[in-house]
Amino acid sequence: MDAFYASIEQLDHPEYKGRPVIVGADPKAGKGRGVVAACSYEARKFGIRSALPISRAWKLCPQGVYVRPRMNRYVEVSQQVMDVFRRYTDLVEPLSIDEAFLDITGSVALLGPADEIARSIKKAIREATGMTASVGLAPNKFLAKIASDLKKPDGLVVLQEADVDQFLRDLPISRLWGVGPKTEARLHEMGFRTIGQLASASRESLVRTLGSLGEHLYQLSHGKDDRQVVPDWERKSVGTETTFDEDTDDRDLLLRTILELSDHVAERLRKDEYRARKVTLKLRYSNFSTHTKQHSLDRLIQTGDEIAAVARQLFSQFPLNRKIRLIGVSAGDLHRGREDPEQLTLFATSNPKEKLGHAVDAIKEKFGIDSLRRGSQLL
DNA sequence: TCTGGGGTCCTAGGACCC
DNA sequence: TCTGGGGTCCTAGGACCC
Repeated sequence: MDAFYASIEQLDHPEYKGRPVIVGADPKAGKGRGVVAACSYEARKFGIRSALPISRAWKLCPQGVYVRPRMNRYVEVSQQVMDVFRRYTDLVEPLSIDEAFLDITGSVALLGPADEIARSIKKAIREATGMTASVGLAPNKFLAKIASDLKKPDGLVVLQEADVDQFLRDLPISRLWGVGPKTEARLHEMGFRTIGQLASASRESLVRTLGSLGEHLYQLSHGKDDRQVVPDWERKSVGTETTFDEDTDDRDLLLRTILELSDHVAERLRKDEYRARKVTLKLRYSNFSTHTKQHSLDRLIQTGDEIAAVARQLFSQFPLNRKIRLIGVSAGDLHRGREDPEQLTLFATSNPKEKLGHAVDAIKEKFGIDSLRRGSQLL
């Protein structure tokens, strides 16, 4: 989808159409913390981009429309789009909230040539949501992804097998999946700036210097990618984190925040019937150095109290000699209730705190998320 | 200039077991 | 007095993606 969050805001607020819309943190007149989550094409003319600090965005375009993300709404539209995709093939692999891979190999016999299917999908998305999408049609995932990015917005790029080498030759190596700022710098030092240049390197030399990443990049630079489109995969972790408005070393505030975050993680675990065996606590100090500590348990947990107990224990092992900018709690090594034989005994013992958790969820569902709150959150 | 929040995957060292 | 090789699990950090 094109400028997904910003497009939804323009759709829901017609008065925003044609204006620079910036979705992200509160700019607070240039003092805000956080970054741009998404921005409209009008905003991009001012040099605004995703992940730009919101304070920079404010300097570049103070007259812009600044809005907080409304994730619930974006998820709703995302569902509509994914539903459209599933009318064309069962093999839909969501890559993020606003993009997916579709394997339409088997759809051609039923629905006609691939490029006609692509056009039909774009039209169906526009009818279902009122928004535009960009499509890349290619022999594999990597090429389709690059092709889809090439002519945004409202683009359709069809890449035939025979044209792959020419298509890739002059693209910068940063287009390769797995090449971020660090790897790009290393590759530049090695003398590679374009995908074509990388493709002329020997496989052995790339593997020697970059390990398994080298093998991966060797394949991609030759347009090869045999990864399948996988419609359902198992989630590995659930986490949440928050950056404070001001760095803090207030232990009470930090401990209260740990409990809040733990409750939030627990709520999301319960929603999908997950239990976790690992808890990770993350701290970012005022100098932006980031550290994690994790603990694996010999049992599965699900409630906010259980998660918070482990997180507090981990917190006590951190030095508090600097102020803290960010704190995060995450649950990992997830097990889905029914699939795990151990769960039978857990259900049988029916942990009263788990029951309490479900009751809290039900009350919040019925009366709103602010209807029930821990006493410590009232401070 | 100041750097969010949600994730995945990879690497490397150490403990531990046989 | 000096200690192999194979394997698993755990932890911490880092790169990357959207």
